[in-house]
Amino acid sequence: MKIATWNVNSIRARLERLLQWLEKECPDVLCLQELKVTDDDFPFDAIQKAGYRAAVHGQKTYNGVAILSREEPERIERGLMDDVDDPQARLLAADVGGIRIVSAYFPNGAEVGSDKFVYKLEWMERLGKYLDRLLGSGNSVFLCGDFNVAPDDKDVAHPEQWQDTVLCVPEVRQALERIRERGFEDVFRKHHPQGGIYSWWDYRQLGFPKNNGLRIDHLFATPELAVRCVSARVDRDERKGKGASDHAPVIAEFKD
DNA sequence: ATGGTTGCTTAGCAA
Repeated sequence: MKIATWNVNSIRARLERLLQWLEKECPDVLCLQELKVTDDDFPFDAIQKAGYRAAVHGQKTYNGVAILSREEPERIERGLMDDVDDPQARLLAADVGGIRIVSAYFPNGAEVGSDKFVYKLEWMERLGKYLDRLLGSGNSVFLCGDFNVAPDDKDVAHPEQWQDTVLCVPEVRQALERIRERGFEDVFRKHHPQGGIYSWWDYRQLGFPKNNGLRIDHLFATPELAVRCVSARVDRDERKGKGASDHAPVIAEFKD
C-alpha cells in the first residue's frame, strides 16, 4: 500500500501535473492540500477518469484539502469538529482500507507574534484534541499533510536563516512534538534519521536551484501502522521545471 | 534589507 501527501498550491493550476503524477506513481491514497477551489470547482471528472475517488473539503481562493483513493473513502469528516467557528478548510478525514486517513493543512502563521501565528498555535492545540478523540476510539491513524513546521534543524538546509521564522521557532516545534507524542511516529524520519531531505522550497530567491529547502510536509502513523512502513521518500523531480508546486510529494509504502 | 515568485483575483493578499 502506497500513501502520499502533496501540497499542490492550486489544483486548477496543477491539474495536468497531478494527473501525470498519478499515472507515474500510482499511489493507493493521495492527500492533497491547498486546493484553492470550492467543492463545486473540484475536478471530480478528471480524477475519476484517472481511476481515483475523491473526498473533498474545499474553499474558495485559500486552503482546501482532499483525499484521493483507489477505494471508496468512507466515514468522511470535514474540519476539526469542535465548538470553534472556523471557516478555513484545513482538515479532512476518511477511512481507506481500514486506516483513518487525515489530510491536514496546518496554518502557516505568517510572522512570529502575529494574529496568524496565534491562530497557528491554537489550531495545533485544537488538532491535538481532535486526535485524542480519534486515537481514543482505537483507530489506526495516518496523519499527513503540509504541517508548516520543520521538526529539527537537520530538516532545514540553512537553519540559521530560518530559526526565527514560523516554520522553525521552538514554540511551533514544541507544539508539533505535543501532537506527535499523542501516539505517532514520523515515518519519514524513521527511514532517513540523518536529515538533509526537504519537501518545500520557496519560489522566491531561487529556493529550489540553491536547494534552500525545508522538510515541512509529513507522514505521521500510529505504531501498528508505522512498523509496517517499509520506505519513505520525497519525489524531488516533481519540484523541477516550469509549473511546479513549491512543495514536492512525500510518499510512504507499507507492507500488508 | 520588508526584497523575491506564484496563484487567485483583478491591486492586494497569502504563502
